[in-house]
Amino acid sequence: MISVREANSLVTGNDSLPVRVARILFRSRTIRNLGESDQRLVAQAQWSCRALDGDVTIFDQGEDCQNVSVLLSGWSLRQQTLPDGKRQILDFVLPGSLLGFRSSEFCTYGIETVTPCIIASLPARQFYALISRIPALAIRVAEIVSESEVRAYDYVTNLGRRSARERVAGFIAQMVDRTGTIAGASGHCSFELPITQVAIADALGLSNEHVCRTLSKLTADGRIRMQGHRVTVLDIKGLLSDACMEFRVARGLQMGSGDGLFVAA
Amino acid sequence: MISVREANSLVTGNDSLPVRVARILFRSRTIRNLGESDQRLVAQAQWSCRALDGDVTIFDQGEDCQNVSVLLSGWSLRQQTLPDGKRQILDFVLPGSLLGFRSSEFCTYGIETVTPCIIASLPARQFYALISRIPALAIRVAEIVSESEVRAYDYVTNLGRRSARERVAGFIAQMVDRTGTIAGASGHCSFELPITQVAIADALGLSNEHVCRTLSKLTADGRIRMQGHRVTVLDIKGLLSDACMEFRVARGLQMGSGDGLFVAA
DNA sequence: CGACTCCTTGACTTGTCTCAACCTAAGTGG
DNA sequence: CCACTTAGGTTGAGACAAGTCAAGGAGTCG
Repeated sequence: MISVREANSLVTGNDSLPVRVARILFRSRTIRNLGESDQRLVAQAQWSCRALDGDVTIFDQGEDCQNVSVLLSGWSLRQQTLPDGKRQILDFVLPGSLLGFRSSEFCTYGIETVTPCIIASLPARQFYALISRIPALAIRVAEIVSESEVRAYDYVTNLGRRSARERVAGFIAQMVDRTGTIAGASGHCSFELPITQVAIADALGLSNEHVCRTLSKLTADGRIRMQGHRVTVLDIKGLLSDACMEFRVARGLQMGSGDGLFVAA
Repeated sequence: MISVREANSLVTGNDSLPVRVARILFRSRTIRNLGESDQRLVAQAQWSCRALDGDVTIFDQGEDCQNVSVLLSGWSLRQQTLPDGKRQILDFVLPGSLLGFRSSEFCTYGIETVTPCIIASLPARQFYALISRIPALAIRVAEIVSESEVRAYDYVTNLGRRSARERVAGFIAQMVDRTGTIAGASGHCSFELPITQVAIADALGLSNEHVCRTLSKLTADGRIRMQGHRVTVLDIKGLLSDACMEFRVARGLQMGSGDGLFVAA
């Protein structure tokens, strides 16, 4: 898992697009796992780079997505919509994740941008050709998918067995981690959460009214402070305790990136 | 995705263990993607085969699992337990799935057998060495993980946005599909569901009492019949409609295996 | 035979949803 | 520049789905 902060440091600079893609896929400034001939292979691939606005559909639920893409910057989300119109957000996709890699012909979920995004894409067939010539890359793909899988399992537990307060508190704690937010001297930390409360509700399987009420309560209890889309965490321990997640920190388990707050804790 | 029925047909016979493992990983009777030298590589790996009883822990939540295993027969499950004792079943693992492949050091969920199982294992390091020498295998691993990821996303939507009746009906419909159950001339189909109602409840994020009530209602409404662990589906269309899933069949989307009921429908 | 697990049913409680009203801030267009 | 619209957020009251607690039944095992 890679945090937004770390991902940003990997895609900046003057390197060519393929090199930046390879860097972020390997989560490494040096592409240390990649030999020279492999680097040439990645560089020769016909990556196309697109800058997308926020709130744009990358591909629709049920569509046969023809491209495999790497998210270089920005936030996107995976979502499913039911016939009766209810929406469930499955995951927020942060830089370094793959979009459109799948084993079946159709994709059962759709992907939309949240903020403006930059993605690098390759036709699926070329992507397969590329990773089948670079085993280390194929393995990284499996690992990246596995990261999403693990996070999806965590969501299942959240939705199946946790109360609204636990879910909201846990969501904020996870976002602290995934964004790579670092606590200041005061122990507080703050980050941009570029989504609406409706989106939080759709991610946590709650109604937007209930999310609002729960956030108000967390604020009243001195756990967080919200100003617009800026979230300040005042009491991370209390938040983790609310989320029923202390055990993860205590046992040294990763919550997400493993380079954020929780490894240090 | 591979159904239980199909998986069974791939692991039977007199072939050596590595060949059976390769077959089931490639979902192919002929290992058509695998050249001869690659077959030799798979065969040379030190696969160890274990027969496990039902209700046995394969590895615990939080443990650093040292082996990557392939489930050859039987049912297992992934689960998480919260500090307060609540349990969530994340997925039922059916033959052909990987156990223990992951990108992080610790595994955030545990795996237990449900029925007696046969698994073939390789130390993680050797597994990595193997797939890094056989790109086609590395890609299949990524695809298998992706299958679990997609199913996990479906569970997220189930738990987040569907009612108890929708979840239970959808669960049964999915199991028809995943087991590879085929409808008889009457349109009915029946299969063994080797789990308790408590397990269904823990998988669907419900209380066992509520699962019981819901199953009773589905029975009263003529959708299903249950005798012990044998489930007979009397009205699959009604069941899919209850599950709010007709759209998948209508649009030709896979529910699971893609070789079960729903592709034919 | 008891002891156990699993299932079933009933009565009551509660967490969350739904509906509805209202507020605020940020456009938008005349 | 101001009225209007719109999207997002807030708060309250009532409804209901699902949980909890409790008790009993059915089957199985030693």
